[in-house]
Amino acid sequence: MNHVTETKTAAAGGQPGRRRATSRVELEHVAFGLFAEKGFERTTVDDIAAAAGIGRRTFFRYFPSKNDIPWGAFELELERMRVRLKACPREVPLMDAIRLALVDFNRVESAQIPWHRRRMELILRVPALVAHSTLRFAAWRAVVAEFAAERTGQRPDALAPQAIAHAVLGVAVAAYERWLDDSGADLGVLLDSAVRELGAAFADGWHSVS
Amino acid sequence: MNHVTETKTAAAGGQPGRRRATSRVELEHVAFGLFAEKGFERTTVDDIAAAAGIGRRTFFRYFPSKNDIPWGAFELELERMRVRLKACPREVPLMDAIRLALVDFNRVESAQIPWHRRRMELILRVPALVAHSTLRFAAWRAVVAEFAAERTGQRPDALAPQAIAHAVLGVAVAAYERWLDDSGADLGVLLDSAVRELGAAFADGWHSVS
DNA sequence: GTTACGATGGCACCCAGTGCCAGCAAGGGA
DNA sequence: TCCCTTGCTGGCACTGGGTGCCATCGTAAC
Repeated sequence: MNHVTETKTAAAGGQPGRRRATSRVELEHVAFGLFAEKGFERTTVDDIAAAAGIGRRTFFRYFPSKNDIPWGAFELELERMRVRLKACPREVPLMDAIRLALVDFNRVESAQIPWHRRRMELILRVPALVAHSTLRFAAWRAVVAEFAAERTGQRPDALAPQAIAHAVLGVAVAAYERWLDDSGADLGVLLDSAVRELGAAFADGWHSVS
Repeated sequence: MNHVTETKTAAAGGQPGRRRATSRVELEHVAFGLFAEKGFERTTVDDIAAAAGIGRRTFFRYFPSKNDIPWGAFELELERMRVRLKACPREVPLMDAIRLALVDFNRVESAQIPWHRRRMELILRVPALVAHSTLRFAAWRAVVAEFAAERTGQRPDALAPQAIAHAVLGVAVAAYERWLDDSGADLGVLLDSAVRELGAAFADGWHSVS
């Protein structure tokens, strides 16, 4: 669920054809500006293309849909999550491993926090993007399910791995929502607490955690 | 997440104006027929309207969007879930109460199972509907969060209730997905197991449940 | 140059969803 | 019987996302 700016394509590689007119990151910036100005829904793809000085048709060669703009290089980020999970020693219990990886994966440099906030505000507050997020998060769940499967000796599509993956994603989204509500909150703490609180809820009638 | 056919509007009440030309249920049936025939995406709203003998414009007075067709009277069903949770004695631990209510809420008469399968297959397998489901499920989560909030003495939008609600929804979806994969499976058992498995995962390193 | 390659962007089209509004089908008077 | 009110219908025009097609442009290599 964390994002960073993607690696810029080499300014002038030795490729034959015409050079790209812009980049994902640049379009992302242009678009975010417009979204801040008049909101996501009231910004059309034409607006974005015009502001970026490209054709509407070209826009769709950089992003498969308007809904994908806030996602940056999420697919690449995912690899970090996978690596982070794999790096966790087997002695660490499953849910602890996932919790730690989750917190780690969502660590953002403090300079990047405002940007990350705007990004996640879009993804988790604009209805069209909330809906779309489900499709993008599926890949994230797959990573968690794969890890849980490996740990429990089941197939990734078995019930337990899937249940765990779905649940952890849900918990993470809950934490993010609280984070967005609370301008001073620490995302890492919220994510950690959210997972712990769920565990505590299972543990018995109810003990609030920390 | 369960659905039943909604109560038909009185055939001919004493109302003044023109009578309704059709009903949600009827449109739902017509639409499901077309979906089965050529798939959700390749069925246009025009197709459905034509098949039902109404105007395209009229269709949108029965359903706010094409994506809402498979949802039947979900909003009303929700009330059942709320009542079911409230009926649970306070001695029953929180997560047990939720688990029991979840299973109960999703109990379907055996005659209705094939229909329910088709419905959920659409909702959980067609990308556009998977995305849309997030928006509809929000209301379901709110019911669970409200219950968890009441039980834990927190506000419904606090971290723990939200985390629990998100997690339970996730787990339920995981169970449904398994159910759809497995034509002979029992939905109730899967839902029950899914919640238990998650609890077990938290309980420690890993003990498979039953 | 010329050629090969890859990006661009215009155009036409499909489809979901919406505002507007004329018109239709009932019931209830007068 | 004639009207009036009420409420549903559905055509029309329009917006906006997304796609297929294709001519054109810019660049590197030969």
